[in-house]
Amino acid sequence: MIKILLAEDEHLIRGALAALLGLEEDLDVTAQAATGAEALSMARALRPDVAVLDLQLPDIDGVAVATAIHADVPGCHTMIVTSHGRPGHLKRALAAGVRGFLPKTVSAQVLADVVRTVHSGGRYVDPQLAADAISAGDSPLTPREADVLELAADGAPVEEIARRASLTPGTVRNYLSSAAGKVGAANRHEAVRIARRLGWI
Amino acid sequence: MIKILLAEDEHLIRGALAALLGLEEDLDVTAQAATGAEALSMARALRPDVAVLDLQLPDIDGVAVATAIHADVPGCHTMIVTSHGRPGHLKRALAAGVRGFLPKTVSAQVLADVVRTVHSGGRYVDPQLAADAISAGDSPLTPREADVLELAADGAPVEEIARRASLTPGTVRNYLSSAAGKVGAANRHEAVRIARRLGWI
DNA sequence: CGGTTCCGATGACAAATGTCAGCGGTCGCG
DNA sequence: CGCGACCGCTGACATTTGTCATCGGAACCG
Repeated sequence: MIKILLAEDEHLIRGALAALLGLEEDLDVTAQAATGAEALSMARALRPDVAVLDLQLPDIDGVAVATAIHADVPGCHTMIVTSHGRPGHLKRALAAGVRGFLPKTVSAQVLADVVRTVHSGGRYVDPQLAADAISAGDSPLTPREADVLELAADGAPVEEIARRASLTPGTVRNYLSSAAGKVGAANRHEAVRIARRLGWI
Repeated sequence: MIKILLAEDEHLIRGALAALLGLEEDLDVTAQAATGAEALSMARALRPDVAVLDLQLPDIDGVAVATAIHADVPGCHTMIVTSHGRPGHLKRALAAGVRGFLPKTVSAQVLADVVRTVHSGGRYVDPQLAADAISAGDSPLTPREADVLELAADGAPVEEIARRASLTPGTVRNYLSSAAGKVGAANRHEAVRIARRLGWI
């Protein structure tokens, strides 16, 4: 019997997934969490075999939860399920030691199979997402550029970004200009959208 | 036995919800659709009692599907389930004759109960969403302002918006300025974010 | 009919933004 | 060490933007 921890913030979806996984003979949904913190404490307490994590949880990022679980709960493998498969997220997840990465568009059968694969030490990445990740390439942004671009994400004026980043407005403009150039955008707002779509910020 | 049509683009979620609703004695998931067009043709062919529609489907908006179903399939009530409960969407849905509106954060029990409520002619709107909708108020934007703001959503420069809206750049700037003023934003990009959050565009 | 609102436009001015060149500093690497 | 990459800053310039006043036409309503 494979013990599963399921973390997903939407109650309806969580319950439905649990019911569905529970139908499998060899799977047992031992714990359900609605937040990253909850998932972490449950993992520590119950030591599941596999943690199925939503990428976007209310408090902590699913990848961060996975990292913490790997550190605290040896023997517990992790996998990520998500609605929005951005290439950058997949790379971050794999770098964090996540063993499975699936979009929510797969069938229940695939989900169950991947849980088994991951449990037995294998890996599985959705082919479509893998292709996207490869074609998207690595982020060309320097860490600071990504920072500043992220601060620009909510449409704030340069001056506010500068304050929040503790930088000169001129420097901020330079970073934004450079970032926009790298991602092929005409202005920072378009750059934000592109970088978002590729999971670079 | 209540015949249900379930429309939801994510296979995993759709399957899970179907399984979960199927567990109820008096509910029967007669049809499952992944797109709006599919949902519509299935509704016409199978005449379900209740259509449970995701708000965001790949092709058509869930509310538009509901409108079409009301026109073509008398006796079929509709309800919307969504991840992102924007106040404006709720209003649009109610105006279209949708009888139930739920976020995906509710429990399975609530979902099943609402299906029954809607089937028997009642209405149900999630209290939290209702409160948000009331506090958000109506959109202050004129139709044209909303149009132009929507075209500005992907960060395009004014000139391109003007081309796409067949307007003078000056006129576009006036609309954007006015719209930004109405929603309390410092610039159009922030305005886009605010209007998005409230479901006004 | 007059008032109001929306649409679309123009012109002008101020402010924000994008772009470029260049400077000095740190750090890692061959 | 020298080289290159990144960080942070400055100054100057062109472009884009936001803002405001103002105009005319269309539609609607009391």
